[in-house]
Amino acid sequence: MGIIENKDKDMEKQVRVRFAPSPTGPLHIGGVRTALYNYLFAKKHNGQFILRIEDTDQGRLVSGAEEYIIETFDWLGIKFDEGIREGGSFAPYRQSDRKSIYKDYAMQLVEKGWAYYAFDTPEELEAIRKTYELEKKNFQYDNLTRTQMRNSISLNQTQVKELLDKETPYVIRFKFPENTEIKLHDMIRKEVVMNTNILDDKVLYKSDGMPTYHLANVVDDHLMQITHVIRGEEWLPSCPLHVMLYKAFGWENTMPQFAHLPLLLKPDGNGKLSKRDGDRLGFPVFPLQWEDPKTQEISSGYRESGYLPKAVINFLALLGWNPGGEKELFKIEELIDLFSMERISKGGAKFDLEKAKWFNHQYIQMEQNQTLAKELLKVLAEKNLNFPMEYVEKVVGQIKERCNFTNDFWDQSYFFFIAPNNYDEKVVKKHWKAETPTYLEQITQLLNSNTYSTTEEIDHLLHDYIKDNDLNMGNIMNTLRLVLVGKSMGPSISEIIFVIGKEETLGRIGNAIKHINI
RNA sequence: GCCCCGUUCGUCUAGUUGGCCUAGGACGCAAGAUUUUCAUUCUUGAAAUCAGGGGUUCGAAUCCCCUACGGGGUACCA
Repeated sequence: MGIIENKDKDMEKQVRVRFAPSPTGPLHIGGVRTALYNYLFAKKHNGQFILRIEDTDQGRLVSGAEEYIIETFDWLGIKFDEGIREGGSFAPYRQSDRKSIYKDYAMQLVEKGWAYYAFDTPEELEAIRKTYELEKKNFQYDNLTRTQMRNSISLNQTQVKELLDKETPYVIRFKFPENTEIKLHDMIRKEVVMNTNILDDKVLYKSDGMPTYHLANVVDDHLMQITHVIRGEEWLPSCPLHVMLYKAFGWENTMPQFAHLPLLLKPDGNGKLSKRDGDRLGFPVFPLQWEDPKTQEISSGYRESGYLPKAVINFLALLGWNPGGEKELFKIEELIDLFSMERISKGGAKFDLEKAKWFNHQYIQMEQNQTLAKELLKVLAEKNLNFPMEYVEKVVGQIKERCNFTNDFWDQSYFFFIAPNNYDEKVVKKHWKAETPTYLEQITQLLNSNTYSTTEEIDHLLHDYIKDNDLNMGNIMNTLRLVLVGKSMGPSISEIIFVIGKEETLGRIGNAIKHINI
């Protein structure tokens, strides 16, 4: 029994990692995390972070998916050093544009005896799988079965040549050696051993002239001088094949290090986080909103839901990795500085909406009012409301502490922009008394006959009025709030009065007296 | 079925060389305080016999074995 393993290599060479999504739909948030870890690792080691598009399955391409990927990282502020847009010395970075290079590599393997032609049609394979299933067995195209199939191992040279000459469709399969232990060193899981007997002869090169992921990925990683392959755990079972491929090509000495990340799981129940979970449980599974080009079905996105990119990055970074210690809020520079593969957890992590909310809340508090105001300005524009930046900034400063998302801004601040058009009945019932209009008129006079230039002055004015007339503080203040806001919410009354101005305040008081009847 | 990878409060996790762990933090939850409202904030609290069972050891969440459970893979998909 032979033993093949990937050895530890020195970390001296320039670190180059790649994020290699397949443009088959919107990028999943788990994919974003994979990209983030790649990015953090690359930057930590002053290396390069590369975007490579793996579009070898032409049948599953979804239009707009590639643009979606680019837009996602633009939004997050994560930059690629090389990629389909950035270019680079290893271009092209889209596998369909590299189509011509793969066949030679596949042929190399055939010539060296590491791979073979297989002429079995998909229908034939399906039929044989069904037969096996009837006997409750699992068909595997491997060293035991390949001699019974139609391929360049079972057929003689003349037959093969004939089939090839007739342009019979074929695939190229990897020829796994018999009963060989493949040891692979994973940076997160340490040693993983698999025997080739349970591995099947994977297709490397498809009948449509495209390579499969396995071939393309290894060839490109080699050609692009990738030093570390950081990807999801779903790739772990096929990693032995990749290791064998490096060996077969004679690239063992430059084989990258592997790191397989734990998966992101559903918050409830089990299984990995899927597209459906998001809308079912009320949180986005995608970074950006996505409209399916075929079904027009819309899936919500973090951006559209009012998450801040920095918060998403921080939250995602900690979902499966932890620097130790008790700090939880990290700037991207700190994440880069602290990041280490050894501190990535092995078990899958469940997505926690509440924690995500908390992170976003924290980031909203830390963010500049001017930046946040831009978000609110967008909403105002949609409603045809024109307010100067300085005003909106002031408003945001007042309400941001009660917002988890930028999408909460309007609901928490509308009364700074428009007068209430209805009054919460419960509040009316509780606080509006027969004598209320009288008090409100007195307050009108109070504000009219005084000048003020700070919130505190308004505070004093109101408090003194209440004290001097021996009135109930709660009642007066809540009534005033009802009049100005329409319901029981918002920042302090004096603050609202100060920001909207005397004229508007008096107008709203007058309005309420006119419209609220008991 | 077979193969691989996992398993510390409800959730994310600290715990990395076995003793400072009567297992720490955060989110969430509960109670209280602050407050003119809604929030925020603050304080306190409940919450994991470290999946279970065997070992090894003076001593194990930490090492070994078994079992259970969870996840992933098993395509001419990535």
